[in-house]
Amino acid sequence: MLLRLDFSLDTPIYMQIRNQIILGIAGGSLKPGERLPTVRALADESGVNMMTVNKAYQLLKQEGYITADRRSGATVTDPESRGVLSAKAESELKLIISEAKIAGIPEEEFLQMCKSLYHDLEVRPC
Amino acid sequence: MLLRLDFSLDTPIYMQIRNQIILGIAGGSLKPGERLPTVRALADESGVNMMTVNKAYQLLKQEGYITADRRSGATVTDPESRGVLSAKAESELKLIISEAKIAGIPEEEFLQMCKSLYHDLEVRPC
DNA sequence: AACTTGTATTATAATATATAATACAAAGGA
DNA sequence: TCCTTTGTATTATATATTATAATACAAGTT
Repeated sequence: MLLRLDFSLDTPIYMQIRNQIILGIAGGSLKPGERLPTVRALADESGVNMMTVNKAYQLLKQEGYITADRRSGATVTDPESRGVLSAKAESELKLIISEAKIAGIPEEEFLQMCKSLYHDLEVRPC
Repeated sequence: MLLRLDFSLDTPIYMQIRNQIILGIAGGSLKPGERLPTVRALADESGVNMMTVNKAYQLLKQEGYITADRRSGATVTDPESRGVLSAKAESELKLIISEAKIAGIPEEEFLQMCKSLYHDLEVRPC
């Protein structure tokens, strides 16, 4: 699993790891039931501390994206299709929409942008 | 200006202030050219330090949402309608869409949610 | 028995966040 | 002119967050 970590960003490393795993799940490169790298392996290949990866896994586990225990390692959760966006994500979305509106992006254009992003989630050969 | 600050959140106070001002601008309760409260007044009425408000203003200024100097105070910028979303907002949007997709929210439903949020930005009597 | 797994613990360092007190430069009002 | 107000700067302090490091543990597999 190849992570692109940028230590110069204000986004903490463990959050960047968490985010990219979510992108991976949504894009299909990480499938439900699939085994994630061990915290040690991912830490080594990413050049970060084991506990930093663990912190990302803890967060993903708490949010329901993965399961992790000592016997089976970490695996992508089979989504139960809650069908609702988290309150946190919804308030973040509201803020982004505000920024878009102030930037002068009309509603239709924003929706089109969402459509494109939704489709571009799928993994493409690179 | 009434701010709702939650000190128990992981979002820093200055970021909460910045976010709510952006929501205010998008919603129309803060109009272009309108004067913002002074850093001291907003700090007093919100129960936070002057420099915390100043940090929010600095950020808003840097992002182009407001202008602020020693002579005219802080005022809402007349948007130049860049017409494009910031790179930061776009990557955040991509992440939220990923979360929505994993949660089993179909594309059409997500777009409808965006539509509603877009419209609900406008201030309503309360 | 040896190894791997996520997790826990303890320590340390660096950075971010928030407060506090004070001061400054530039503008406006009395 | 004097006083006030404005955002901003400076310095200090305290706390929280983030990241690393070195060990260790419990539960499973090989």
